[in-house]
Amino acid sequence: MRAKPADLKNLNAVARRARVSTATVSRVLNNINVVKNSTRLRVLKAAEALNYHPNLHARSLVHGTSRTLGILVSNLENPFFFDVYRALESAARARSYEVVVANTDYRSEQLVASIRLMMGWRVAGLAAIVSEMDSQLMRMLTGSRMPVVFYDVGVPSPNISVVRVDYRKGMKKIVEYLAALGHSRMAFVGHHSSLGPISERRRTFLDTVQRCSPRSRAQVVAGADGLEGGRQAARELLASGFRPTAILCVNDIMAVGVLRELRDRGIRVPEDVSVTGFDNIRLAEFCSPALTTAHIPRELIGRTIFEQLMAASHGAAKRQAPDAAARETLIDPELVVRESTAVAPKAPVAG
Amino acid sequence: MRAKPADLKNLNAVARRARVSTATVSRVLNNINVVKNSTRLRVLKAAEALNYHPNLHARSLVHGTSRTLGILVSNLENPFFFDVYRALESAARARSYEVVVANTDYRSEQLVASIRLMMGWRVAGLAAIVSEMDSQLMRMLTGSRMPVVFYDVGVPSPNISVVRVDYRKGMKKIVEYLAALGHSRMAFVGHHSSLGPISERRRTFLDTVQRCSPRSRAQVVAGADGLEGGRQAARELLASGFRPTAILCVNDIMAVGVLRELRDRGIRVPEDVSVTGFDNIRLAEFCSPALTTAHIPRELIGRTIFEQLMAASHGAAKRQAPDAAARETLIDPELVVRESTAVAPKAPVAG
DNA sequence: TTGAAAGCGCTACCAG
DNA sequence: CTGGTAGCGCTTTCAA
Repeated sequence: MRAKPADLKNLNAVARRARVSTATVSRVLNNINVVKNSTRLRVLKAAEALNYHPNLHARSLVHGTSRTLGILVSNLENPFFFDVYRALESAARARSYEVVVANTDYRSEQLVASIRLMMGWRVAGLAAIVSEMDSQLMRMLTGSRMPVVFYDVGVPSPNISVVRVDYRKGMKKIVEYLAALGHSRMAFVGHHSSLGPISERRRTFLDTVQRCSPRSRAQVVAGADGLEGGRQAARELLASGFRPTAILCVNDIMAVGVLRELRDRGIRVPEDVSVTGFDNIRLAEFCSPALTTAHIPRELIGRTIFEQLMAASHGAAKRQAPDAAARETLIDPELVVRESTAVAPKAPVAG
Repeated sequence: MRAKPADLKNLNAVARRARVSTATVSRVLNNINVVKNSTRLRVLKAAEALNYHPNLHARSLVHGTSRTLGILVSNLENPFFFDVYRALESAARARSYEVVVANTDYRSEQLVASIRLMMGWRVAGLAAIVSEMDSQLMRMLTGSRMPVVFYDVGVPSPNISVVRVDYRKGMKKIVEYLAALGHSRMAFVGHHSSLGPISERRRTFLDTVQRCSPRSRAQVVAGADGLEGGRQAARELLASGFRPTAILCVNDIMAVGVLRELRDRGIRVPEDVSVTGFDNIRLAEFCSPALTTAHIPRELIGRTIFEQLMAASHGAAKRQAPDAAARETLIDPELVVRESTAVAPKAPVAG
């Protein structure tokens, strides 16, 4: 005899107490409107009295799928990811889908493990808002025929859509803005240089600096994604001897870390050095000085991902052409100028 | 015929392809070491070839419970809650439990709905790291016999443990510290005044001010939990005409919002007014000025919650005395002095 | 309007 | 070492 950790009643118990069949109980609980009102009331009372909670596993087993969406994010602690998750969740909830989230910590094994788990849960769809990737993953996902939307990584395929932000364009706006302000020694603070989307931003930075102001000097440095990582990166940068007049960060959270280190060293922002972020998270407006950054519409991204997921499901259900839902959406970042940037200083800054 | 959104294979398909019974496939997949090696390999190859993913619902249905813990938090966006969640998750993962999180937005209907859902999933235990409560909830939970740990709210019962932070003590440390600095006009910035733990902090603030410096004036104001809420509360406070020399915030995130509004108005911190937070989240160290706050050990709380959950499960399994695991743990906050507090100014401050 | 019963995919027991 | 098979709790025909 197996130990049941919690002794929750089942349909049968309710049925017996209400003196009906399990079929009828099921009908009442699912609002199938054919049940006589007196019966329905009796069932409801019995369920209540027994503190009955339907076993969702049994339900999903019958249906072959659950009305649940799986969400994967690289770093939930970064408000950018969190905001996308929130938008996606509320869109899903509005259509009565549940969601389960998993944090991958930018680790592709973790991504794969979480996706496996969610496939095991037979989720109705998967949203991977991650920067990491795994070579076998696409094969596995394509084979599963499950609706999937990637943000930032992956390539479209019959059941896989992709939503991207045009980082190139965003980065270009920032670099051009800074170049116009007279900056000619710029540094880029990134993280996880091996990940596709991140290294793309780095490369784009280098390219754009090259094109916009060919005589500028550029330097790149990286830390972990987060406040502490930004601070570390700033330390490393300053230790390298390079004296930038502008520091461009891969995202806002790292920029706030950079700000902190600069303040510690008495380097004024933006008088001595300009700092920019990326994403335009809420904190960008609340830190001191407020960050100049590139706005990415997380709300829109979340909604878009949800819609693509729905489109894919319907496509599959209606047996449309296999690639009916396979799409690639491109989103445009917008420059937001605040207090952390200014005209480049004339003389080099003390370290 | 029902539409299967994704066509994932089942045990039977694998069994046929490997020319064995489903029982054997099951044994291989579960590492029951009685299977001949050649057979095992054949099964593994078949599973791989078919892109097989076991249906976890079926598995849980058989077991009657899933190796999953449910976590409920009031506001995942607040790093305090997030950190507790992370600690809990990593403790759980280390013992190979999965976790599912749900955000309640401080709304008790949402709390109840999420708990219902998780009970439906037959989670192995529930951790409610929330400030809101529902009168019927305790009854429902007690009746379920499921291991539950509450943080901050609820009362212990056979299957329910509670972990609390001694806010009274923490608040006392802050107020005494400020009183010693000569502050005699203090304000408290809270949120959701109707919630137990929050109103407790408010009341404690009032009491402590009363006792520590009876001639001090005190005022209370509230906003939403978050950066924006803190800023709003500060606006409201200043609009009220009250001119505090110290503003005590219910948590760090709101304190950062307060800092922002003060800076906008040219009110210097800590020269003109001192500001304190609570929780000691990472950001407290990275904002400007860095926050004086009360440290709450989230890591410890997360681990403690997990251990209580495990204790409760074992208690139930071993049929120990019903209340063997029912415990109340009290945790002590520590004052952390940084840059946002100083001696009270002599003259009132301009609004 | 209701009941009986056939599974959903998997595990675990009992035989062999 | 392996196979047959009885459920786990629920939904959904098919009959009544």
